[in-house]
Amino acid sequence: MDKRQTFAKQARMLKALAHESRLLIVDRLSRGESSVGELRELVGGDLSTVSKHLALLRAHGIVEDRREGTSVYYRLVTPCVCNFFTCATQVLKERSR
Amino acid sequence: MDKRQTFAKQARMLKALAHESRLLIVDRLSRGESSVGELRELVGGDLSTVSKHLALLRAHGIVEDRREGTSVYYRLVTPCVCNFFTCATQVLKERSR
DNA sequence: CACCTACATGGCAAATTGGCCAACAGGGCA
DNA sequence: TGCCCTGTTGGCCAATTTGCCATGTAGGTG
Repeated sequence: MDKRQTFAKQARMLKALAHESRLLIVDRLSRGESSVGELRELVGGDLSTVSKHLALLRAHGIVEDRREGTSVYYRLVTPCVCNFFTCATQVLKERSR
Repeated sequence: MDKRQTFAKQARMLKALAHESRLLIVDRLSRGESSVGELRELVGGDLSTVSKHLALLRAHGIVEDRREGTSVYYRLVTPCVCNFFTCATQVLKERSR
């Protein structure tokens, strides 16, 4: 397997996560499903903007959605994505010393 | 501490890492110092492009540089950034199932 | 059916990013 | 001093990203 291609894949995923609103969303979803409306309250801004963040996360296989009545609920596909928070926190802590 | 601001910081760092060439560079540096020229051979492209990637990583506190003669050697400030590779690999693996 | 609620999508403008070339700068050496 | 060698910085352009508004769509209700 080409190392280069592996890094390309990883870069695409990191890019998908590398946004304040999307991190907020992932963090919230790590504690259970949420509807788009709920997530919108969390991150603020236009509903369509939140919807696009979710579409992007979905396109990268990070979240899945489920329709229930008129609402759409999102959840994490791979809960281990939260390990990124641990990594990031550690790096930021060590960096500041 | 504001959660939002923490995620903003983490997003900035993730963004700094979220590029194929920069991941290649970080991976290489995780195995020891390298000069800009060596890194250029690794990632290809223009030397100035590599230099800018390094400047970006430096600006985010991910790498440091050291001048020795006419060469400049780079190294990781926080080797724990490599944990990101573990996270990313795991997510990609789980996602593909 | 009409209408409302909850989202998704298209489209656009502003801001950011990425990569090349050209020009500049620091250190070593004849 | 003049000339390489090794990087860095500025400038420019193409491509991507972000967020808003307007419009479209799916499901529920009267």
